Amino acid sequence: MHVTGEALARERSGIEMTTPSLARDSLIDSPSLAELAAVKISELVFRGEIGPDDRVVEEHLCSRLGVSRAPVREGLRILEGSGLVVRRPRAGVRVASLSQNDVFEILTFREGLEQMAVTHLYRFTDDIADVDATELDAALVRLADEFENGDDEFGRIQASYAFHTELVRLCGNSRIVSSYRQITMQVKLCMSLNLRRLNTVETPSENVARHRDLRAAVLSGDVNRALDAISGHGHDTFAREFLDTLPGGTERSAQWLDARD
Amino acid sequence: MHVTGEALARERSGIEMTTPSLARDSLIDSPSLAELAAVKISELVFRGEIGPDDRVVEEHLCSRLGVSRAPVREGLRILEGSGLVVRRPRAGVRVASLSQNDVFEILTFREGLEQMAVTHLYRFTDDIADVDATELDAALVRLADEFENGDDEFGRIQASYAFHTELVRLCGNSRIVSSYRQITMQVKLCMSLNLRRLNTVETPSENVARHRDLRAAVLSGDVNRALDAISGHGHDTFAREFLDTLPGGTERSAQWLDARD
DNA sequence: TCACTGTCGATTGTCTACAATAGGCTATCA
DNA sequence: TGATAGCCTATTGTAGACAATCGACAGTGA
Repeated sequence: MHVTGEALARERSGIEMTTPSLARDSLIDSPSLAELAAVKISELVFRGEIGPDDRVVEEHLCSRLGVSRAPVREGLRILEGSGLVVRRPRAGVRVASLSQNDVFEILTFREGLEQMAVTHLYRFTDDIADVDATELDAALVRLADEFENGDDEFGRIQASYAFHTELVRLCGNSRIVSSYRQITMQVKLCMSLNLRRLNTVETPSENVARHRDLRAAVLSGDVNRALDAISGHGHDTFAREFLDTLPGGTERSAQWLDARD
Repeated sequence: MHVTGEALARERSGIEMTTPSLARDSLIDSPSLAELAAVKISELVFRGEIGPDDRVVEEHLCSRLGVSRAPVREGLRILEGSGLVVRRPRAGVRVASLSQNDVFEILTFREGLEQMAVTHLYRFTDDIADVDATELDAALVRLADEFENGDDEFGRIQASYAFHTELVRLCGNSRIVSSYRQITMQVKLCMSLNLRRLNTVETPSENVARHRDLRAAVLSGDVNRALDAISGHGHDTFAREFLDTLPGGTERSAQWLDARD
């Protein structure tokens, strides 16, 4: 290890990755600083410390994370791949901007991916009862715990997305899962604008119940019930008023908004 | 510009990007060496000069491309994002390996994305006749030209994928398009194993006709006809014998293979 | 007042150098 | 002969330095 790179490097020993899937294969592959930087930067975004369309200056991140520019740049490349940040050659990196149309794209794509996952699950599974839902149930338990006992808004969001990721993972197609994980980054970006509003929409126990219902529907054996549950699931999460505050609506996004009144 | 970095740098003036979409917004934003490196490396893979599971050594690429390691590393990060290469920390980068199950995942995901795009197109379009198919038709013309006049196998593949990308772009959701472009990289990787076999499966004019039919079905106004056309489209492209040569079949992939006999 | 042009600081792009690691090879021992 | 430990080399990870570029600002002219 080098003399510098302390801040992040110190964490390498006992990390809890925000993306738990990374370490799933090999027992010990501590990530490179670049990957750690990517996680840290994404957390800055999700926590709202850096907002949509904000300029991200590499050196600022360096001093903040305690590493040199090389890993920071690579970390930004990683985040670029999932669309969390956008780079314009020689003009730097910005957090992705979120117009109303962007949110529309993100949420509909996410819904589409979940439905695709369920479709594949049913298409390639003889008997739904054989599906191993261990991880999904574990995620549901963690989610319930987080919502009922914890009070960290950020932790709740993470638990919620962990559950949805496990849901998608049921389909067994790792490419679908990767793609879902990427778009999830962007969903979290949307949420970062909307953290406080979450609690006003529904109570914690309502939220847990909603996820429990989703699990039941997906594993019910009835594809259409599963698909409907997915398309219904997201509707309350984003209050209409929030979306209306965003600029950059298009004909399509307006139409989509109207449809859910 | 630096003294070194000649090889790639020289190209920056008159580039034809393999991914034409990149330069779509700003008139002149010449890509960085990292992005050029990513394109070049991916071409090495698609042309079969580097095959699945091959180790990719950064310095070898440096001497080959005439740049230093920094842009090469960033280029590899970009490719990593689309799953073309896989990195194990401190153990280097490899081209993604292709088991039978991988090909199964890739092709079903691709099919799913195309269907999702069409579903969205129909869901958010009042009258299909209003859809602007200019780019799609242009891609079809280029495809026909490539197949009827050209004889560069690589060029044909590119034209074919350009057409499919335009097809997906009709849905108007840039996130879906990005995701599709990523998985296309992996489809091309599959094709790189199979370049010669393509011509044995169908004649050039058959291929063009098949794409023309696909266009017609997608714009027919009948969603189900469009979806069926998509799921039927890929079937002949990969001959069963090829897939059987691959190791790493799973129950699912076998079932999937059997279904298309 | 407005448009244009040149300059300057901040920032990105790239290169080189060095430290740390992985994986193969040899020597040693049983 | 076979397994194991230890070195050695090739390669990756990271840092730091420099060149090129962008964007803001002030100055110039109309």
